[in-house]
Amino acid sequence: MAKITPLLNGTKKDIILKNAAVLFRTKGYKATSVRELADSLGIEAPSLYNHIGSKGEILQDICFEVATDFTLFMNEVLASHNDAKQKTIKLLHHHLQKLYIDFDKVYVADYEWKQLPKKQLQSFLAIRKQYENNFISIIEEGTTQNIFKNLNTKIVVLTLLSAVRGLELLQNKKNEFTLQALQHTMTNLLLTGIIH
Amino acid sequence: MAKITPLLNGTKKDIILKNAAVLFRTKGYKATSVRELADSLGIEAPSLYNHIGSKGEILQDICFEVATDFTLFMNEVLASHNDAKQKTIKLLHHHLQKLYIDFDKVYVADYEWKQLPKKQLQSFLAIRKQYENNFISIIEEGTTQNIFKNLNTKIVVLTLLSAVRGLELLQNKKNEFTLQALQHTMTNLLLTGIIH
DNA sequence: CAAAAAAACTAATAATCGTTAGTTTTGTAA
DNA sequence: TTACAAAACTAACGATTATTAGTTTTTTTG
Repeated sequence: MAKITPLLNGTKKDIILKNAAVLFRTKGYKATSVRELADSLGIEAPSLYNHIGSKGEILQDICFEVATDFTLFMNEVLASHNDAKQKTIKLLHHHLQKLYIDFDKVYVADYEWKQLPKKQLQSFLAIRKQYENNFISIIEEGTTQNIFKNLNTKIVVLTLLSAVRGLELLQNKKNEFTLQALQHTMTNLLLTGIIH
Repeated sequence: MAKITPLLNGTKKDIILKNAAVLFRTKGYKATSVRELADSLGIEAPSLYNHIGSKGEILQDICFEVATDFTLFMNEVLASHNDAKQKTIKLLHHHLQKLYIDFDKVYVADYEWKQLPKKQLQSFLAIRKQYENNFISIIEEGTTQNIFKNLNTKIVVLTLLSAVRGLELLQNKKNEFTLQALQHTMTNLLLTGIIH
């Protein structure tokens, strides 16, 4: 019946990934059937396979698209001439920006990666680990330079990441908070705490 | 063949819930089959139904056990005569303690509740919402009394909860950090930040 | 030890899953 | 307008799912 009509500047696969991200986030990857995804696109399930190789490939595309973006940004930050505090702020802001703009995909990459096909799972986790290690090195740098308190750096990084990753707040309250308000409040909180 | 042998002070259902929590956390609820769960218990799948009503009931039990615990503790805190800062610390410590002691169940309650049967999903979310609102009122109290900075309280609470909920760190590093170290570092970070 | 209850088993169910094969329709370019 | 390619369709596949029915074994109780 209907046909997939790409948005401006978007290929057909982009729409599929977008719709899939919404479903995978709200229902979970395993709980989302290929038929449901096809429904959301206005086509029958088998028609999807003119555009994709498998259901797993969709998840793979989403996860690695997000991971690549974060890795690229991390490399930019590492190469910059900012101090540890500025680097940390940049990273936190980037996290929130991506989450704000592309909530579904980022959320899926953060919480549905477990369902990746085995082979890609390893490689995804390696990228993620690398990102965390880079973040840790930045915090260590800041600690050495006495910019940051002398806290356990691993716990610090995983707390920061935990805070910006799990923001389910963005599900339905996006119109309640601007990105700037979110960035300001959260960075303020994580860098200097909530106590006066 | 084998039979479910309860641990000391544990009913058979307790073991089922415990094993289910491990599987649900590592693989996800939907990706965990009843056969797998039965396997982990050393019995056949249909035998499980001598102890449970359905697969969904297991998830329900886990989620509401956790939710009830958190609600009870919240009520204790609300009834106490501590100031907003002390209340906040108590809540954060409790979150980390529960996560540390019962990681699988708490994680499942935090991230697999989407898969709850429709009816219970509503009621679970209501409990969760109530918890968040209580937390918000505590932060507001602290802000009014000028103990806390004047930040957006909703963002603050959801950042705090996000930070303590998403601690995937506890998956494999539990032997690396004591509960006390975790509580100390994270409370310090969230209350007073990472900057010197 | 015998009876009753609890909990295991085997076999089988309908439903749903992702996916393939083969065909028809639609869109595009010569 | 005709030919080719892209993308839709219907029908069906084997695999897996949670669950039930009915039976046998194990444990508990009197």
